[in-house]
Formats: sequence, structure tokens, C-alpha cells
Amino acid sequence: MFSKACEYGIRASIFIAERSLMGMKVSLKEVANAIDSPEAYTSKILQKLSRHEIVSSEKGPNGGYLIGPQQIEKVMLNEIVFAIDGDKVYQGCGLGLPKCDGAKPCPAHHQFKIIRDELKEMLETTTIKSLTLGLSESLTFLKR
Amino acid sequence: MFSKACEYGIRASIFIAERSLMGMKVSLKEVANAIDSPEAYTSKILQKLSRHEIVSSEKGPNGGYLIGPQQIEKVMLNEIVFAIDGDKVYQGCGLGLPKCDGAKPCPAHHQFKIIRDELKEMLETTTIKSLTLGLSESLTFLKR
DNA sequence: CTTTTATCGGACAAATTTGTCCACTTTAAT
DNA sequence: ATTAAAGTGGACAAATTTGTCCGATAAAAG
Repeated sequence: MFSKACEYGIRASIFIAERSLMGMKVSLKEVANAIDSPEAYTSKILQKLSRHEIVSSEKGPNGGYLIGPQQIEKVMLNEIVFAIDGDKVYQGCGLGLPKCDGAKPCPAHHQFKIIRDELKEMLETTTIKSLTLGLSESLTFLKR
Repeated sequence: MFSKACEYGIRASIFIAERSLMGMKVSLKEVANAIDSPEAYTSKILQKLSRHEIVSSEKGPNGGYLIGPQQIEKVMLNEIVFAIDGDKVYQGCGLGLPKCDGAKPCPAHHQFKIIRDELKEMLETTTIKSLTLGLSESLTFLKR
């Protein structure tokens, strides 16, 4: 569904969000360990999220990543997906046609549109913050 | 959503099905041209579909690909997806965890499950044959 | 039975994605 | 000021996916 980079990005964001809600910053190492991802690769992904102003980063000793109080209320899943995978999730044709829309659809356009619209709706209405709730109660997990 | 190979596979199957309904066989070249895909790569994909008995192939002069009369009524989208991409579409975790289920879910498990279940339902109930209808009426297209 | 036309399948090549390494910059603490 | 601890970013490497080539195989037609 998403690229691996995007999956890491979402997991990382959820972890950072959870800690940020507790008033904590987290280091790259902590993130990579928490979500079980390669450290250097995760670094690249966090840089992207940082440039898109989804997470904030601080250099130097006691530096690390965080999501600010205003941001944490606003950041939706779709922003992370867009920052890393771009808009292909939304506009891409289910059968891979370079262009495909209601005016000149692929044979499965209608069927896929229903699914895609729901995916879009879900990504646009799900906050990162909401996904941290189960985490802190140990009802959900970021690695396994 | 699917691999490119899988997209080619679905497009090819729909094209072959349409022609088969008209009592025709089609050559590799015709398939590749109809769905605008690389010929040799398409060949690999058709071989997979052939081994999975989704399409039939005939060698020699006047050979080509077809979907038999019984098969054409039965073949569902999900069989093609499974033949090429395996079951990762169904069982894969939305956040990329190696394992993720109701007992130990990722933070977005519930949200993704809804989408995934619908995708699964759609793939399992959509016949290739049904997708050829719009094609023959030029309401839908396999390349663009 | 030979030739021609088609798919089959293995080896190879290119492109993309994923992952690693390391020198650089920033910043806090001493 | 110096040092140490962090993220930054560019170059490189590995793995996977996508795509190509070509000889082998099968079958129909002359």
C-alpha cells in the first residue's frame, strides 16, 4: 500500500508524538529502536518529515526529535504519506495507467475509486495523536 | 497498491478475456500493444498466469493466449493478484510490521483493516468478465 | 520432415528502492 | 574556547523490481 519508507515514517511519527505528549524529546537511536528500523535510513525519513514541518528537530547535545503542541493536534496521517510517497496514493490508477479518470476510466476505475476514496478519507481524518492513545495503554505496538 | 507486474497482469487478463469472449486468441505482441506494456516482461507475467491456470496458452503458428469458456465465468480479480503479488495485499500490515493482528495490533490496525477488508471483498467478487463489458463498448480503456 | 511461427524459461541488465558510511554542522556543557 | 553529542546531507552499496535477450521447445503448415 505504502512504501517501506512511508511505513517507517508513520511509525516514527507516532512514536515521536507519544513521547512529545509526555513532554519528551527523542533521539534518532531511540526512534530506530522503538520502531525497529535501520537507523541511518530512518534518519533520511525524519529529515523529510522535518523539512515538511511535520516533526521538529534540534541539534546538539540533548537534541532530538519532537512534535510541537500545536502540530500534534493538527498532523494527519495523509500529511506523512504525502511527504514521503507523494500523491501517487490518491491519483494513481489501480491498473497502473498513466492517466485514468471518470472521463476515460480504466475497466476497474469505479471499483478502485470506492476503495481509494475511503482510504483517502481515513488518512485525512486520522490524527497522529489519536494513534498514540492505544500505544500508551499498551493496546497497540510499533514493533513486533 | 499492487506491483507493476500485477497491474500489467490484470490489464492483460482483461484484454485476453474480452477477445476470448469474441472467440479469439491473441498473441503476446497483441497483448503488449493493447495494454501498452513491455513485450518480454509481459511474457513473464503471462507465464505466471498460465501456470496458475488463469489464462491458457497455445504454442506454434496460430498460437496465443486465451481464457476458456468455463474459466472466464470464474476468474476473479483476486486470483490474478494472488498469482502475481501473493497474499501480501491481504495479510500485510499497513504500517509494515512483520506481524500484526487483532491480538497485537499496530496503532492503525483498525483503520487499515476496514479498508483492506473492503479491498479484499471487491477483489473476491469482481470477475474479469464483468470488467470486459465497458471495454467492448469503449466506455473504459486499457491504455492511455 | 522441414520450416515457420509462436510461447517458455533462464541469464542478464537497468532502474528503483532500501540501506550504510562518513565527514560536516550545530549546540549544549564543561 | 574546547569538547562531546546530537542531527544533516552527500556519496556509496545492496537488494528488489522491472525490463531485455536469446536459445529451447512445441506445434501447425507446406
